[in-house]
Amino acid sequence: MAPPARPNLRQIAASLGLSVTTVSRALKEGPEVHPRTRARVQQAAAKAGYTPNVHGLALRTGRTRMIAAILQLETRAYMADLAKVPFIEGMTLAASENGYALSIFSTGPEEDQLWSLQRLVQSGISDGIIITRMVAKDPRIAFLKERSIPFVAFGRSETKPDYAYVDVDNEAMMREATTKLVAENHRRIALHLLTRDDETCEQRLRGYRQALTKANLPFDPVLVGYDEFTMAASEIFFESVLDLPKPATALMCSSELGLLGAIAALRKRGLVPGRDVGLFVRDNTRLSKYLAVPLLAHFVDLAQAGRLAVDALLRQIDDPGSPPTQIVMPGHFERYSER
Amino acid sequence: MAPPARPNLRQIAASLGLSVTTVSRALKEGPEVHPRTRARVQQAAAKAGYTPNVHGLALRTGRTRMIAAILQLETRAYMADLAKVPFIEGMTLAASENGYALSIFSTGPEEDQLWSLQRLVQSGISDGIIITRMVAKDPRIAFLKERSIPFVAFGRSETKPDYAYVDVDNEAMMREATTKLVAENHRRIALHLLTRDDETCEQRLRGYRQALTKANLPFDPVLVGYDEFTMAASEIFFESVLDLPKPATALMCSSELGLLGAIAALRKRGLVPGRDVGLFVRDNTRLSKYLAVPLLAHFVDLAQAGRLAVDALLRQIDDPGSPPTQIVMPGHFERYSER
DNA sequence: AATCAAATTCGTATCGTTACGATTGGCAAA
DNA sequence: TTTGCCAATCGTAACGATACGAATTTGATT
Repeated sequence: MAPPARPNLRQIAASLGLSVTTVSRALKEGPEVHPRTRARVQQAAAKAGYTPNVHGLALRTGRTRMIAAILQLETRAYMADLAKVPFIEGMTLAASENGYALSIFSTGPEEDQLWSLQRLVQSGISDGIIITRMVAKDPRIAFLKERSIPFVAFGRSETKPDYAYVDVDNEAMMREATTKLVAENHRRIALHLLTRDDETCEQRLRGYRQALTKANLPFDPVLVGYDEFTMAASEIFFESVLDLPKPATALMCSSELGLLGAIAALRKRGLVPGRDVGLFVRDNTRLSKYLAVPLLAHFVDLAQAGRLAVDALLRQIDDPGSPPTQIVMPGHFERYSER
Repeated sequence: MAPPARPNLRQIAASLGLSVTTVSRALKEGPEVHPRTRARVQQAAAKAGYTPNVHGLALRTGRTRMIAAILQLETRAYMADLAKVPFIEGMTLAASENGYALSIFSTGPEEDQLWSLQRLVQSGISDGIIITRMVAKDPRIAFLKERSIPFVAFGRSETKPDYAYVDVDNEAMMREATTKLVAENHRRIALHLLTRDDETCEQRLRGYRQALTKANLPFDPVLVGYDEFTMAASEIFFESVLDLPKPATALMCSSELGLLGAIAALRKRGLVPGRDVGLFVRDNTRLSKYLAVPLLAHFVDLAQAGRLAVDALLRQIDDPGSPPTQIVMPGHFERYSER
C-alpha cells in the first residue's frame, strides 16, 4: 500500500550483497572501489532513486548543504520592497543549481538583528549565511568572524571591508546621477533616503555631496530626507521640498515606490513629472520604465546579485581559506522617455 | 581561543551529573522528571544557550522542523510579482514563531512543476510543503496524497477539493466587481487575465461571466485577454480593447502591474484613467492607492494568507488525521480616489 | 526494620551517513 | 607451498537526539 520508503544506503547495500561502507564509497568517486563494483552500485542507486539523507549526512560531516539568508521585513507588512523579489529569485536559483537549499528567515523591522542572527547560527541549520541591510558598524560581522561561519554580506558596512560582499556602487551611481542632473541645469536637487543608519544611504549621500562639491554647488540639508520605505513617506517629503521658497527642481528617489510618491506630489501641484521637474530613480524591476514619465534611471540586476552572493558563499564554504569574494555590481543608466 | 562549540545534551548532562536521557526529558516538559531537576536542567540549558541540533533531532524523530514552499518564477527575472513579497513574509514569520524554518524553492517558469516537487520531496528536507499556482487538474495533489506528505495549497485546483488550501474568493470578487461596474453603467468591460491554465484565472472569468449573465449583458470574448504578468503585456491588451469599434469603457486588471499598463494605455490616448474609463484592480500591496487615480480596488491581506497557510500546514503535521483546513481569504472593496 | 509500589533516573539501541582501522582475497616471487 | 604485498572490501564507532525498557531511589506502610 504505502509507496516504497526513501531508499537508504543499507537497503542498496543489502540488495547488492555489499557493505554499506563500500556503497558509500562507490557513490563518492573515491579511488578505493573496483570500477566494476562502482558501476553496479551507481546503477542500483540510480534505479532506486537514492538521494542521501540530508540529516544523516549533516550529522556525520557537519555540512548541511543548506544556506540561509536573513531579510528584514518592512514596517508595513503589505508594503512590498520590490527589490527583494529578484534578489530572492536569484539566490534560490543559484542555490538549487549547486545542490543547495536556501532557507529564508525574516526578522521584524524592530527586531534586534544580532540576536536573530545568533538564533540562526545557534540552530546549526546552515553551512553559511547571507546577511543584508548592513549598518555602519555592523556587530554581525565580528560575531560571524569569531565563529568562522562562512557568510556573504549584501552591502558593505565600511569602505574597505575584509569580508565577502556583493554590493552596488551606490556612491558612484549617485555621483554620476547628480552630475547628470546638474548638467541639465538643475541647481536644487532633492534626495530621498531611507533610515539614517543604513550604510547604503550613507554611500548615496556621499556620492551626492561629491557631485555637488565638484560642481561648486552648496549642500542644503533641507533637500535631503530620511524616511521609511513607502510611497506616502516619499510623497510627503517631496511635497515639502517642492513647497520651499526656493523649491527643488529635481527629485532623486531611492526606489520605484519612492518614484510613485514623487510623481503623486508633482501631479498634485499641476507639475508634469520629468518635464517641469527632473526625476532620477534607482530602478530594480523596470517598473519605472512603464510609467511613461521621462526620467533618468539607474538599473541594477539584482537577480544577478543574488546569484553572485550565493556563488561567493559556496566558494567560501568549499574553501574556507580562499580570499573573500568582493563584488561591486555594475549598473547602468537609462533614460526612460514618454514614448 | 575558539568560542565554545555549540553545546549539546551530553555536555549539559555531564556538567550537571545527570544522564543525557534525563536532560532530554527535562527540556521537553514530560511528566517524568522531578520538578527540582527540571528547573536545574532548564536553567543550565538556558545559560549555555542550548538549542537542539536540527539534524540529530530529524534523524531520530523523522521530523525536521522545516517546511518548504515552492514558488514559480516569472518569465522575466527582474519583473516582480508584487504579491509574492507579503506572502513570503507572512509565511516566514508564522514559521519562525512556531520554531520552524521556511525554505523557499523557486522553479523556473518553464520547469515541470511535478518534477521539481518530486526532487524536493525526495530530499526529505521538510516536514511539509506549501505549493502555489494551482492548475486545473493538478498532478501534484495526487503525488503528495499518495505519499501522505502534509501539504497546503495556495489556491484551489477544483471547486470542491478535499485537501488543505488557502485561497482568495476570486469568483465572488470578480462577480461583485463586475456588478459594481455595471451599476456604473459600464456595458463593455475588458478583463485581463494571466496564462490560460491557471485556476485563479478560471475562477475570475467565471465570476465575470456570472455577473454579465445576471445583468443580461452579452459575453464578448474579444474583451478578455490572457497574457503574461507584465505591464507591457497588459498595456498592449488594453490598447487593443480601447481601439475596438465599440471600445471598452472599463478595464479590469489582475494586479498592480496590470493597472500600470492600463493607465499607460489610457494616457497614451489622452483618456483620464478612472474618469473617462472605469478601472478595477486586485491590489495586493496598496500600490494602487498611491497612484492617485480614482478606481475600484479589491484588497486581500496576503501576509495573512501566508500565515494561515503555514498554520494550516503545521496543524496537519502535528495531527495528520485532522480534517484539512480550508480557508477562503476575505478581502474587501475599496474605492481609491484622486485625493 | 522490612516491604512494596511509585517516582525518578539511567543505559542501550537507533535514525543515515562517513571515517578509519581491520580484514579478506588474489597474484607474483621465492 | 609459502610468503608478502597490494587491491578491494568490511566492521565498528561516531555525529546528536529520543524511545523504551531496566534500574535505582524515594517514601509510605506494615
